[in-house]
Amino acid sequence: MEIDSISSQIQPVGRVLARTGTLFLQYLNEKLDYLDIERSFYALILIDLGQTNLTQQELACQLEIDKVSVVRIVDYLSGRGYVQRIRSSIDRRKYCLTLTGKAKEKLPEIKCAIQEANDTAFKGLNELQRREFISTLGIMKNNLRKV
Amino acid sequence: MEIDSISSQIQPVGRVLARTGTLFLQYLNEKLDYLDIERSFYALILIDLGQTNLTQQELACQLEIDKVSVVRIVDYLSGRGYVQRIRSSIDRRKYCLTLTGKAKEKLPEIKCAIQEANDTAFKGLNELQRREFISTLGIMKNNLRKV
DNA sequence: GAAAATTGGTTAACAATGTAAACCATTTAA
DNA sequence: TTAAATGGTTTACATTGTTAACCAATTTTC
Repeated sequence: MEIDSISSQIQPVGRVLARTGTLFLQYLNEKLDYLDIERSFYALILIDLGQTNLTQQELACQLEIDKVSVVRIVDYLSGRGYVQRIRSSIDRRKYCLTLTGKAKEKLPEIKCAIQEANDTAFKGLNELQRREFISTLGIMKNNLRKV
Repeated sequence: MEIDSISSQIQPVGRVLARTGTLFLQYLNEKLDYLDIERSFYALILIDLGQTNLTQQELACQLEIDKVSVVRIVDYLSGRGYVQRIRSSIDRRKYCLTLTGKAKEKLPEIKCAIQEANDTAFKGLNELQRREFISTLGIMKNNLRKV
């Protein structure tokens, strides 16, 4: 195991983080395979939390992606009948994003799948270890945030 | 902070992992901005560790990516004079990947930059916390590995 | 109140990356 | 010696990030 331990000292943590994140998302996607959407699940949850008052700009901010990607996500979700763009009456440049009935129906299963995926990821770790991990991850994210 | 704590309970860990990993890699890339390559740094390290005996297939395995992506990486690195493909005399289907003098020159700086990026990411955390984190991350990766 | 600047959203274009399939040359197995 | 497997390449397509240009609506400034 010498070679492995040598390389692991040099290995950028970022690679392992990104890889583990990808594995997680693949796992979640497989769990939700039977749905007619296969991504942007978390966007649905944020839109739901937004109480029909979330704009694309705000969604971009919460997802930490740029507005072009949000256009794509909303196109995707509305194209499959999960989300509607509703013009704001106050500021007619904005859209208030709204879940359809179909989306609201599926939402509990989606949340449940996310919860299960989290549990799978954390299997074998106690509550303290989970908390520590999440906390450390948050610190790291902050450390790396651009100045 | 109620809303944030609600959403953080539901938020898939995978998203945060992937995002933090990306932030890390961006940070590293900026650090090495002055080089004439802007990615695949870790591949260089693995090729170096391979002692001119690593094939593309093995590199794929170590990087956990498929062989098509490795072709692209080796094309990229050899196109800029960092790596050479040398036919194996034993099995003439294989290439033994070899670093050029130029790559060997730059390697110490690259390793150093990775070390610094790791340190930045872990800033404010003590040795125990770092070890715990890496260990937990490894467990999670294993939990999510396909069956 | 009109021109200028800003904002929310869209579109187009390009690069990077993952994935799958077909392919060639070489090596191994039957 | 044919058949199967392996290492690598190419092509093609989808997703994602990034940048720039653009339109319409709103706000600022004079």
